[in-house]
Amino acid sequence: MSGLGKVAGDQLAAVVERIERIEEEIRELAEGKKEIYQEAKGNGFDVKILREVIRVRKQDPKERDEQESLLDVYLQAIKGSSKVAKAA
Amino acid sequence: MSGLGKVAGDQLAAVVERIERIEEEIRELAEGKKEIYQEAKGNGFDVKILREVIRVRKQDPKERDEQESLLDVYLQAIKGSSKVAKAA
Amino acid sequence: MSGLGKVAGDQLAAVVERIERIEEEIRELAEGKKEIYQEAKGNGFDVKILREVIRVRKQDPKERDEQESLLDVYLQAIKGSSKVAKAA
Amino acid sequence: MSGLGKVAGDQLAAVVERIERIEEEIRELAEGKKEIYQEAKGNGFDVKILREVIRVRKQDPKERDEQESLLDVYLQAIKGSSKVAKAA
DNA sequence: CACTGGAAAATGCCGC
DNA sequence: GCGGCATTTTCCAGTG
Repeated sequence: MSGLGKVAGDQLAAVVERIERIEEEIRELAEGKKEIYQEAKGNGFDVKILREVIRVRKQDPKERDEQESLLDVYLQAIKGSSKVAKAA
Repeated sequence: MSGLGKVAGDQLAAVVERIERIEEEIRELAEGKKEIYQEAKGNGFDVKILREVIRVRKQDPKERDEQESLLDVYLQAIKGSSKVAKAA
Repeated sequence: MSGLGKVAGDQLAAVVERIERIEEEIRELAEGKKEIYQEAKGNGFDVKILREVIRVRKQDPKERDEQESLLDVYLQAIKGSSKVAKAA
Repeated sequence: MSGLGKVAGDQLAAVVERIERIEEEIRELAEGKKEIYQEAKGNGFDVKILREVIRVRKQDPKERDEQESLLDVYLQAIKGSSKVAKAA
């Protein structure tokens, strides 16, 4: 070992260890999540839609509505562009 | 019949619940991780570099195995192509 | 240089080069795309929704409707689960 | 007035068009890339390893800069923490 | 408060 | 046709 103070080195090692430990736990949970999806798939559910269900439930309904509305506005705007001016 | 049957519906609800539970746990762990970084920062460590340390350590094992000199990889890539190469 | 036949080696080099060239071009185009999004943002458009517009237009309407329907079915099924049996 | 005005609508349409155009080009290039791999495969190269070659070459420059020995990184990570370390 | 960079999710592709 | 792998895309937190 060359230039680290012992205390600082120990501190660094501890920090790194704690973080890697947590990341490992996260990895395991993510693994479990994947398994649940696979299991659901095996039971006939559509995984893609299932993910969307989770996503939708995550954002509150209000926000959700706003986004959908804006999406509609955009889609409409494109349809109407350079065709009809369409009474605003 | 429209929609899912009662049983399937319950099954679906269970799946969703389990996934959301896991995601909550992951969120908590991620939160903990952030705190560790902040704490380390408070102790004078450079968070950015700290992240780099973690990242490098993560890649380290992989690379050692897969990069045992670029030449080896090339040699492998060529294996079996000597005959064909002439045909080119 | 040690063990590659000249011809095979040249062939390999050519392949690698061509691929890297293409990947470079892709990178540049992706870069351009990002810029367009930024420009749009500067003009007051909501980038997130804009991305969704692109996504929606990519999938044909029929498929799109099916997915939305299924999503509704799932969401309904969860709402109803372990509450009312609801005439199937 | 509901929705976007005509001008904004046209602007939006233009943006969408440009993006879709670029994505199309990217698709074509990606297609070409795939073909090169297939062609190489036909010439006796192992595609999987070929991909690895590309990947390794991509990471190579990065690593050389960022991993000029883990020790350097650690040393940097510690910079300025010697005082604090005592306090721990 | 925009920007960059990094984590997480989603999609697509390949081999079995 | 499915599962795993790799790539791409999306999202979010930190930083200036």
